Parts: sequence; structure tokens; C-alpha cells
Amino acid sequence: MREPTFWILTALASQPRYGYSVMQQVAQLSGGAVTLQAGTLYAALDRLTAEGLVELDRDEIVDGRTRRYYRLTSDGAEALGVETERLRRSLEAATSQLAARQRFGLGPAAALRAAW
Amino acid sequence: MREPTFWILTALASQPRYGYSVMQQVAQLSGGAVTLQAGTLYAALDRLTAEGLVELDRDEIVDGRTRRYYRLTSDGAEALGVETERLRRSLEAATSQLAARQRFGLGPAAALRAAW
DNA sequence: CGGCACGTTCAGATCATCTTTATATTGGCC
DNA sequence: GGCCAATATAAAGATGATCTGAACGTGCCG
Repeated sequence: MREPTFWILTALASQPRYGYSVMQQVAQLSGGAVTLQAGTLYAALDRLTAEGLVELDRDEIVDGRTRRYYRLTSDGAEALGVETERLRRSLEAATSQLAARQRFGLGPAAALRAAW
Repeated sequence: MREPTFWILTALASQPRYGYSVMQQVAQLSGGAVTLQAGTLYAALDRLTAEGLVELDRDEIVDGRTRRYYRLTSDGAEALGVETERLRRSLEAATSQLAARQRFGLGPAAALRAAW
């Protein structure tokens, strides 16, 4: 799962949203670090719908503009849960390896390097 | 940063390694969940070298086979650190949204939706 | 001597994402 | 009145990391 897909599922987890609302929610959740491109978003929503991770909730018309709401399916929630576990393991691995790097680089550890 | 790239940098963080050793380290760190494809690995090492995140450490010949060691550069370590922070925020967001979903009444139990 | 682990390399295909463009409405500003 | 920003979705073409699949050579072991 790539970044945009992950964030879209995350934004839809708590409640149904329409495309533009997903964009805003992702921007907020990521602290402004992630800005979904419109092309990416709507293509992803179509793809995720086809995959069954997301489904159409309803259409609303506000100020003459259509808002197409999507919701996460139970498959989508499960996929996000699996992805979250994967993130947890990745984070753990990187953290431990970076810590090992500190020990490797600091102090009189030159002998250690030779031993390896 | 994609998955394979992340794991390659992580495997190289603690010490220099050659390609095959990176594969094994990634498999171990990920608990067997990630298995790098040879094509992906060596292409990535070339690319990361060109980008300056990784650099050639040394060549060793063992049992007639060449082992090409790579090491993480300081740029590479920094990139991995940034990526790790990004993972932390992503994990946090997904966790909180999934928790909100529970409260919203759309827990993993699909039976709930049937009641609607 | 046949198979398996080791170790690297390359060509071609896939596909999510990015970029760009198009369309349409509302509302603020000069 | 005209311009621009924000809202809202859609679709076409380009990009590029990854995947697929294969090749090639060595050494170890039963």
C-alpha cells in the first residue's frame, strides 16, 4: 500500500467523506505534511471501490455541486489494520537499527567493527 | 520512499552489508514478512548510490564469489530518520482514526452494518 | 554428479502515482 | 463587470520504482 492510499483509508475510517473532504482530513491528520493531488485521490477512490475496500455511501448536492460520499468497508478497515501493524513493525525495526548505528559509530567501538 | 527502499536503508543502518546479506537482514528484521526480490534490491542499490544515500564500502572475494559491500551515508541515515518520523505520524493517525471508528459504531464487526 | 545455497546482473512489464487539463458553481474583491 | 480563489469531480498521458523472470558462475554436499 502506497502513501496516498493509506491516508485515504485513514481519512475514511472514522466516518464517510466526499473527495474534497478526504483531502482536507488528510492534510489535517498529517499536520500539513501530506497534500493529496486531485488526480491521485479520485483515481484511488475508483480503484479502492473496485477492490472493495471502499464503497459509495451517498450523493449529496450542496450549492449545485455534487458531493459523492464514500465509506470504508469492513474489508477496508481490515486492510488498514493490517497496514497499521506493518507500520508498527517497520518503525520498530528502523528505530532499533538506527540506535545500533549510534553504538556502532560512537565510542571506542572500532574494535567492534573489526570483529564483525 | 517505497517499502523495499526503506528496508534496504534500515538493513544498512547498523553496519555495511553486501546485497545478499541485505536480503537476509531484511527477512530477519521483518520477521519473514518482507522478502526482497533480487532485481529490486540491486537496482535500488545502484539508484541509492547515485542519490548519495548509500555508497560503496569495499569488495570482498569469498569462495570465488564477489561480495560488494555498501554502507549508509550520513545523508542516507538522515533520510531514514526522516522516514521514521513520517512512519510514526502515520501510525499515530491510523491508530486514532481506527479507534474513532470503533466509537462511531463501525467496528470490525460487519454484523453491525447488517442491522442498519 | 546433480541439486542447492550463494551472489550478482539485466530486460521487460506492471501499475500506483503525478502532472496537466477540463468542467462547473459560488462568493469575495477591485 | 471581470478576475480569482475555493469547492468538487473527472480523465488523459507521463513517470519511475518495483516485480517478473531469467541468466550466469562458484562452491558445498550427499
